[in-house]
Amino acid sequence: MSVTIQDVAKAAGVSVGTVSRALNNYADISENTRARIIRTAQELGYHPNLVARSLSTKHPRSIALILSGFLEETIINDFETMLMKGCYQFAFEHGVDISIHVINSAIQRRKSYEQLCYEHNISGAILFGLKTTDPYCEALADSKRPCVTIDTEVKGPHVSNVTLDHIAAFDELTQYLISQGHRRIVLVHGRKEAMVSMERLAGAYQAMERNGLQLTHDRIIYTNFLREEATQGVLDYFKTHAPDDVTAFLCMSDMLAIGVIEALKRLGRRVPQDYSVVGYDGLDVTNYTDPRITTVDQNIKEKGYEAARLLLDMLEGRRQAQRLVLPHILTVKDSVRRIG
Amino acid sequence: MSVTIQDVAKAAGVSVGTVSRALNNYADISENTRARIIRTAQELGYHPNLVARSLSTKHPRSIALILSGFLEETIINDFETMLMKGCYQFAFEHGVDISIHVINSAIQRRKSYEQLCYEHNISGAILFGLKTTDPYCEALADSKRPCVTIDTEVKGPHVSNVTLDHIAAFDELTQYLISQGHRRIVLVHGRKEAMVSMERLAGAYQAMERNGLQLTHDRIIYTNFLREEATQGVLDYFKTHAPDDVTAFLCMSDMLAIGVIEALKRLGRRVPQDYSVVGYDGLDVTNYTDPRITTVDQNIKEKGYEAARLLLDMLEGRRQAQRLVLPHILTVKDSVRRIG
DNA sequence: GCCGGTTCCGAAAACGTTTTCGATTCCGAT
DNA sequence: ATCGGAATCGAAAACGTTTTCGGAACCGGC
Repeated sequence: MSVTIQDVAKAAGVSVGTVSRALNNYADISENTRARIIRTAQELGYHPNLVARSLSTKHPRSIALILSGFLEETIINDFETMLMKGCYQFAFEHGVDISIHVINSAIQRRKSYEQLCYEHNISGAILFGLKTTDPYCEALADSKRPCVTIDTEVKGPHVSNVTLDHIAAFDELTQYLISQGHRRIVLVHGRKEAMVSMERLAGAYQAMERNGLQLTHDRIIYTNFLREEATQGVLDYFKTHAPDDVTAFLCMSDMLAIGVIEALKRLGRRVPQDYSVVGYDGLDVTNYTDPRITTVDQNIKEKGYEAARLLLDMLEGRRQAQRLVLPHILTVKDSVRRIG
Repeated sequence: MSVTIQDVAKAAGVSVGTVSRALNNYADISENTRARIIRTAQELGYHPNLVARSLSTKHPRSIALILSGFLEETIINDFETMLMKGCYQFAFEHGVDISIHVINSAIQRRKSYEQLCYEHNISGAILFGLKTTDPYCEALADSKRPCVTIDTEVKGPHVSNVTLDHIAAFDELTQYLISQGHRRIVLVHGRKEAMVSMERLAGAYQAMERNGLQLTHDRIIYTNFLREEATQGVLDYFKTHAPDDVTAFLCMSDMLAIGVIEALKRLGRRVPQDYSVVGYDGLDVTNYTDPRITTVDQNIKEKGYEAARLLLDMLEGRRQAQRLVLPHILTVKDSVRRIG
């Protein structure tokens, strides 16, 4: 069907091994034959079968992007896509090939991490969407295979983390609200058990405390990161609280901010004239809402790029496992009004 | 490292071939040994190495999702993600494994379609984002490998298309505007050369003509599907046209509609009170804009699901190559006002 | 002309499967 | 008892690479 390495070998009058070494830049080939082999390979339109290579080689440059929870409905699409873009960007620039694998918690229980890697000849992986309770977290720590987790804290001799300082970022976001004169702040909280929620909560506490404010329990609206819950939560909130009980809503995600704005609109209030709202994530959609939402950009595309770079460096022994903290970006838009 | 088929064979006291046949439901195995082999395989935690299988087998159940233009900035993320979700949904339900490959026009020129498939042992592919001028279009038509294109019309003995009737859909969208009393309609056009644009244009013409209206050239704003161009286009339009020259904007994509609304807001006009706007695609973001945008839902997730189903059916000989037209859904929201 | 050391390349093993082919066993029928 | 054929399984080729090992050829130096 297609042209294999033996076709090239035959055409060039050498053995398959020689062709392989010539094309893979081995040293023990005379420049003469190397050039000839490269030429005939080009003439025949030869490209190596990556599957066969993957099966054979001991040092494959093939890395995997493993997405957990991708199929769940609550998941924001933009994250995965941006991540993919970042990874592929790096992959294109450096000639590595990336495979994508979609899993969930159930699959993790059925098939071990090592098995998954073994099945697909994965030499190193980037993992996204892992919950701290997921089976793979332990597996990563024990594995000899280098890997990079994104936004999930896992420790192990061969596991790196790419993340950003969510505590500092949420602190900064909170501080921004305060600096704009807001004192009565309601926190719209994500899933209680989620690590990402807890970090952001810590950041909020930190900033409030520093400014002599306190975050009382009745000023927190709990959600599961679902937009509708934020809407309902705000509607409920005003049933038991006076309108001027709050001036700003501090949301743990952009989607929650959208939900909050929706509720405020239903109540006939305007943003940011009557209430200020901030989000977190930096989704594209925050540019298209009315008003555009002030948020913290997680810079997820760069996370993907840096994760891929870090993983390749680990695979090729240039870098140790490490925790890589990327900068976040407070993006001021139109959903906050200066008051007081 | 991991447990291979020979480990199972040794443990069960049979040959590797027997293990393979036992696990793959071949007939010529006594139920006795089959049960024993399955049991030991389970005990050892054996999972087949899919790479090796892919290299060896003649009838692989592995299909690929090939995304072209994924890295380009103008691309809407939601499309690819939704498509992936649909494909994976089907894959999970039917135990096939999907690999994702990201390409662009440049890669298409450098590496042939057959080569790409050969490299990754792809037995059948779903292709998205293909332009009619792309090299792969011809390649698909000539290939013996079954494939499914999404929204790109390609004819060939083994190529199916999954699409929706864009002409009818845009006709319906236009008709809806007209039925709401709109007579003076401006069309916000996508990339002129793109097939998708031409189909939508045809639908608009068709509906206008049926209602005794005409779509004059000066009533068309051309863009490259970029939001900013739509904004600028509308701003420019009103420099040379009176405000009441138009009552509705008919946009070829949701992003263009967002751009139009942005322009109208800048001009101090309200939607839908002063002008009506409709989009096309059914992106999630149309639910979060203000107002929510009336649009045609392309139902892209189902496209992915159906494409995967169709491809597997073709691979296993249950269905011929065909053109599959999925239903579209006119989703009426808040961006159109009834007038007249 | 012989020898030690490079330089270059071919032969073949290895990766883990699937699948063909043929060999063995077993059984009932002749 | 012999045979035909079915049932069951083992041996080995095949998939297309990479990589190890060793052998040939060549070289300069003695």
